[in-house]
Amino acid sequence: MEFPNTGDFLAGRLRDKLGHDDLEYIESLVVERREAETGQVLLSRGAIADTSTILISGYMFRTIESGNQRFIVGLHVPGDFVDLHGFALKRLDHNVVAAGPVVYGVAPHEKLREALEERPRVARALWFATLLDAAIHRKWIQMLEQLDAPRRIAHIYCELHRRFELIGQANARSLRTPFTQIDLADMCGVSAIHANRAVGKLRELGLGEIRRGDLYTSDWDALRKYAQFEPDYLYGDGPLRFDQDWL
Amino acid sequence: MEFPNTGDFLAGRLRDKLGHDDLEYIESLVVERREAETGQVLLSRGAIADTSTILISGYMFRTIESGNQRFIVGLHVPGDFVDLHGFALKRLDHNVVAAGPVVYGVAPHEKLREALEERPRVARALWFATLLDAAIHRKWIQMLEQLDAPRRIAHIYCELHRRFELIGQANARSLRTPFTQIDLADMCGVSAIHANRAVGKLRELGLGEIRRGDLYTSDWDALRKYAQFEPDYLYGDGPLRFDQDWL
DNA sequence: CACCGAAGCTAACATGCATCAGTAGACGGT
DNA sequence: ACCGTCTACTGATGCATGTTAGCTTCGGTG
Repeated sequence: MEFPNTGDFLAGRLRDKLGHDDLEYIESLVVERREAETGQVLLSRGAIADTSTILISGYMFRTIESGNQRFIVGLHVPGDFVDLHGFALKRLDHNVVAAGPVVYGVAPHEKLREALEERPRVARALWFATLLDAAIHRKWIQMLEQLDAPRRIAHIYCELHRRFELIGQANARSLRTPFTQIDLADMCGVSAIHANRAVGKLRELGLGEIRRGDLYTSDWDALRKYAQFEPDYLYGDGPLRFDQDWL
Repeated sequence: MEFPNTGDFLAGRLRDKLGHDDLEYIESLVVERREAETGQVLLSRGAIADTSTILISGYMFRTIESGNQRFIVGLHVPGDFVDLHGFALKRLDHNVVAAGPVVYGVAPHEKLREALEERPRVARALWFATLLDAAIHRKWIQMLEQLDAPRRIAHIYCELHRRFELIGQANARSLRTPFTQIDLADMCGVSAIHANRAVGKLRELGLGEIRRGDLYTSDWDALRKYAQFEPDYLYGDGPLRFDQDWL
């Protein structure tokens, strides 16, 4: 079967959890490969979609608009399905926006429906992906309840770094993103000015230098400790695992 | 088939979305009815469960512990499955705690597994329930990013009121809960002292009176407006719906 | 090179919230 | 009736964050 060259990222998190045939099957769901620029709204709240989107390269935001303000409620990295729930929820409660230049794949709901019916293991893998999103949401809630602005920013970078590790894309001394300080502010629920102060504090503490979204650090462990980052909730290796038998 | 008398609450949110036979089937998954007292931990982070829990009456918290602090990252009302994800994730990333006296039903994973395989509509309904949880999580993230403490408390009560409406249990002038001000503080990410001041502010503004967790108000609309509460994300009636055909 | 807009940055002041200290009332146990 | 504990409540003070205003740096473009 033909499918676009989507590289290694497709089904990133699921890669080592599924067999080769299931992975290939998932790749075959993607019928088209597209690109988008910074700020482009790929999915609008309330719109009906008949396709789902898988991120191939770059970052995407989940955003909720309220008043004239934008709130970022989630982040996605390559390999993530960004709107599996749109399949069941029909109309989404939020937007999905390109955080920078992105490449993404498109999977028709029709094919997904087929997959759910005929491939129970694939169906479970997709369900697992949505559960993982929910676990990340819960961590963000706790992060917002517990941490001050500098720690929130540090936590977000630590999370991203771990998520890249899990798809084999982490860098030892840096993490490159297209985020502006305004983006960071909208993730942390603080003003852009305060996000700037928070970035300055991380620099001042010697924990990391954030320049145009890119984080440079010589000591991820120190940053993780400062942010009280505990990666369990990402369900990689470690005490929290998902049920391999079930999957 | 015998099943415990679980009353009208079982599968509360799904009640009018599924056929009678599917509902009865879901009820048959519950093999035992139990009770618990305030503060009892029903599910601990990291523990392995071979059953899932459905809340029949009362409230439950999802909590994450960090340091010696407790953070409440989610709420549940009667009819909610509180740990469907425990089925796939094996070990949970958080605790589930009785917020007051509760009655709950127990469904063995074995029976759930059977349901997923043999009843696609039931499987989708359960998936939908977890997606709804995620949508509520996203709203909480936005709420924490956008609102100050008094509005957060107002928003939480508005959400609960709407969720009770959706299972036919709302009261026009009040909402009874067992929440202490400490509980409210742990949901809002503020100190107990500040939660007290926030409660005082709602009273002062004439929007509502909170006494021992019970909210009394003469004007839900004013409270909703103050909290900027938009119920779409709960996927009841209105612009956001889930896909009836799919379900 | 000159210009422009977007992003990053700084200062000064106002508000939200944390913290510490303490009081008062409700409740259960003895 | 007494005691201890938990919850609700209050005031004073300091830190975290918002707001307003203005400035600088950088990358792209004419």
